[in-house]
Amino acid sequence: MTGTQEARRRDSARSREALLRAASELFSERGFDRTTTRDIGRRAGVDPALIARYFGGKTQLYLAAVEAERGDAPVSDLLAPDRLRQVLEGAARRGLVPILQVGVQPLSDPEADAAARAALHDRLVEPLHRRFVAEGRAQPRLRAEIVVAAVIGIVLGRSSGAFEELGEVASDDLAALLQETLRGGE
Amino acid sequence: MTGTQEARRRDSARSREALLRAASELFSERGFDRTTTRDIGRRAGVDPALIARYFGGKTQLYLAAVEAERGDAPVSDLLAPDRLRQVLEGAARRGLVPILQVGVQPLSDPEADAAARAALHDRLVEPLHRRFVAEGRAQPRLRAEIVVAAVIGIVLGRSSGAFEELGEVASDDLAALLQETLRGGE
DNA sequence: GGCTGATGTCATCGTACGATGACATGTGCG
DNA sequence: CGCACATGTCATCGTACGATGACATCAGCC
Repeated sequence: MTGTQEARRRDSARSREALLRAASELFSERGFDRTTTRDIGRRAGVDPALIARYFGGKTQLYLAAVEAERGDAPVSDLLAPDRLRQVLEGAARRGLVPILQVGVQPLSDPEADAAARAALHDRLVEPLHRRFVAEGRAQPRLRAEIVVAAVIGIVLGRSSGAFEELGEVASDDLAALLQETLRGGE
Repeated sequence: MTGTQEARRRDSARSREALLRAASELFSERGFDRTTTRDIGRRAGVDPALIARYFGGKTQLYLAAVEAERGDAPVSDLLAPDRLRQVLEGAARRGLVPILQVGVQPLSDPEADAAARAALHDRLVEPLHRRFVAEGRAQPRLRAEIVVAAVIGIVLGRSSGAFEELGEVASDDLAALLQETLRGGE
């Protein structure tokens, strides 16, 4: 090694991270299918061929992106005090959106689809399910899935451009309004 | 003409309708991008080249499908007594789902995207908006968009296969539960 | 019955994509 | 320095797609 982390002209770790970041962003913005490896390479400032070298392929890069997201976010359920606002705010944040997208349409790649489903379940459905069970509500799993699906609709709707006001409203205001609208879930 | 509507061995109207029906189904099941003209032709039992002849191309076929749906369904808002159940039940029905999909991600084709957005607005958002205005609620448009986006999440979530119970529950039960969950919108 | 347009079939084009491998260049070590 | 490997670049392959046009076949009219 050359000492520590000085910017080398050739740095595989740097390239890998740039690809992972660009991929997370693009998967968020356009979904798995519409994101091309050439796009990822362009945004990362890295040759797309390196995707194959460092990850194995587009699918494995997607898996790495989902896995990365899986690691760092909190696991409180969606109806916890500040969690809703947090999710809305962080929607732009890379990582979460690709997981949400699978709630609305299966991915074309079976492996990527399975990973995204698992993440959706672990990260969003299950925590809420546990809350409903603890509260002794009827049909806790179904209720949890309903809330998650609804929130997915909202989050993706915000960035779809299909709604006039939903895309513009501040996350805080929306979170408050949503808490109110979903109060049947409490 | 040969008299009236006897099934001729060659019948352009018949082929046209078969293509339109198959297209509506496939656009519902897989969305615009993942539906190929070859798939449409195969399901319709018609050569895909006829899509170009009768509609102009895949995009125009999509527009025709959206337009067809636009004509025949009722325009009551989503919170009207039986409307929610009706939408859930009719989700499998060809036509509506393609309109819902645009609420969650823009279509790759600009023309198709604009048409779907307009239909989404006219068919779902605007009626609900009118209701909220009549009820004198604050932020009527935003509230309408929230409810529509949430319902889109539910409907698409049901067919995504990503949720265990949401995909299985009967439309009536789900409609009832949803009315309850969304009661903040009333 | 033969002609003309409508309808259907087929081969093919151009493009975009993910993947791959050959090759070039930099980097660190002996 | 010079070798060996790590890293980066580039050309190209195979596949899938939407579109197009040439060709074949059928229907109705004179």
